[in-house]
Amino acid sequence: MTSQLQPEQLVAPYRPSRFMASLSAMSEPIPLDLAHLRKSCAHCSLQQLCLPAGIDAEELARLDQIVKLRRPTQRNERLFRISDPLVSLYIARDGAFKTVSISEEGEEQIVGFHLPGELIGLDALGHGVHRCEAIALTTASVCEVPLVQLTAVAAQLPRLQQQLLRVIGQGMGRDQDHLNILVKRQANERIALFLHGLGERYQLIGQSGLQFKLPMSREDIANYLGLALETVSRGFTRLQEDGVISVHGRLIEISDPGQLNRLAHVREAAPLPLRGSAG
Amino acid sequence: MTSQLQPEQLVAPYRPSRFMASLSAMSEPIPLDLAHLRKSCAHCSLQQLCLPAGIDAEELARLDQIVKLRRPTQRNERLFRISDPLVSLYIARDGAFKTVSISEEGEEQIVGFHLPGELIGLDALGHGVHRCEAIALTTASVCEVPLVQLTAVAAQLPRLQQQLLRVIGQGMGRDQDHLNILVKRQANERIALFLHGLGERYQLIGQSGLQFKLPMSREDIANYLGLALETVSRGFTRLQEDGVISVHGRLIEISDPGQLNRLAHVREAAPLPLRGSAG
DNA sequence: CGGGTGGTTGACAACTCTCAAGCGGCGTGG
DNA sequence: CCACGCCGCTTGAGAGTTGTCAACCACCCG
Repeated sequence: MTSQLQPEQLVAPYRPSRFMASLSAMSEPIPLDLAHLRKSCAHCSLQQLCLPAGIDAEELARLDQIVKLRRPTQRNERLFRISDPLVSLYIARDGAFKTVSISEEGEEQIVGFHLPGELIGLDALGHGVHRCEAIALTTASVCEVPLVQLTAVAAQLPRLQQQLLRVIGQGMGRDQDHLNILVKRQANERIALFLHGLGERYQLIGQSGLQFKLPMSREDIANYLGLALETVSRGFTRLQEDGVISVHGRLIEISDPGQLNRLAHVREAAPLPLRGSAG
Repeated sequence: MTSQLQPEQLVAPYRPSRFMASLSAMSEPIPLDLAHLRKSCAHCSLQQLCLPAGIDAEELARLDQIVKLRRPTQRNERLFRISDPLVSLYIARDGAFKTVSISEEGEEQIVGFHLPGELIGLDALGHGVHRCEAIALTTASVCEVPLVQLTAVAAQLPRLQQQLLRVIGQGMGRDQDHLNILVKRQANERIALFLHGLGERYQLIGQSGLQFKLPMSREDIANYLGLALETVSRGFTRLQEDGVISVHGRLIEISDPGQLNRLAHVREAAPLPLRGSAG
């Protein structure tokens, strides 16, 4: 439908030459029986967060048929590049991804981080062409859902269509949250909000929301938050000095969730077990 | 060289099907008045930018049946409020709207401005409840599209479904552009980008992109751009001093589009001497 | 003519960026 | 097994931009 655009690589001044070698080594299709067995959405731990949420067994089977499980991706591998035509949506299963847009001057801007269960690829809905790159932050695995088939099935399954819109809407909601982080908030607030939000998302996928390992570098965080990486580093240090969190490299432990929430200006109905939060 | 990648180009690589004005022959009750006659998407000047883009006459008729034309809204009137259930999507016909989210502390954050032809209400897709208020910046009129009926019709009309996703995607694209404005750009760049983008959008709806009246206050712009209103004011003044634009209250004339473009896209290498405006 | 709203301008303080140096872990290679 | 070097991260000092506070101006309306 869309006229074929040349996926010319708008290569940014990004120089992971050492990784390129390892990436180019893996392009051969491998028939993985194991992967096929595990592919079913019915057995996926993310079922309740992912597209399948809210649809019944029969519908699930229909969806299963079009979901491909891609082989695990290496760190820094890309699901798609800028100006690639929109073919599939992806859903992270393991690991984490970032989506990055690149400005005319070649500067990267991280648009979002994607934890398991979160949809990737919506950026191309508008024009049928990706405006972002999706890059694996860790070794990861994803489900691939060809869009044509997805919309076709969705047209026949109202609940799936509804769910699709819902997942899209949630993605937009996250974008809006991102926006609210960036506007009119100072560095420390942004960092607190970031950690808070990340903790919430980890909790949603069944991991600890109080103790987790950041899949992204300080530089990525800084980019995402619109700060200098030094400011992020200082922010972490400050939060640690104040006893709010405990930092060991990328390991984060939230020692005082209540205080973190307060710093983030988040008020909520205490979804986390808040133990004796001082003052 | 990479000039095909304009940040926000609504003109999609889809073939725009020509619409025959044979719709008047369709069996329609014709119960009401002039407004009802004008309601038809087939006669709307925004046809190519709005939901109807890319669908044929017959499909258009189906869409027409579910589109309600709401009475003109007054300035500051709201289409919906926060936590209102999602009932309809809206499309601005005349005038302009802003969507505003409100933080726990009661601070407003303007999420987007909506010119004619642009969809309003997508914020509620995620949870079925609006997370924004849509407020008219001027007297305005909107088309209202009940979501239930829209999705029902879309399920039967693949092209409408596709178009719906496309419009949603374009909305997300605008959000992303907004985000890119806010991150890592200084005040003057944000302002230049803002004016540039606004001009582009005005041009798209058939108005002058070089001379237009801002529908929103300085305060709104500042809020949207994450700046203090004084900074916006100073930025306008500065742009005027530099001969890039001409400001008369809310009337904006872009005197030097090339320079504005440069300021909006290029962080440095601007031939403008950056010095204090004392003088 | 006066009040009100919205916009402009000025001065100062605070925050964050930039530049720069130093630290620490981890993998490679001897 | 240890040394080295690289990379990611931390820390420090100075400069610049922007927010804040405050006053003033311009326009609209009655």
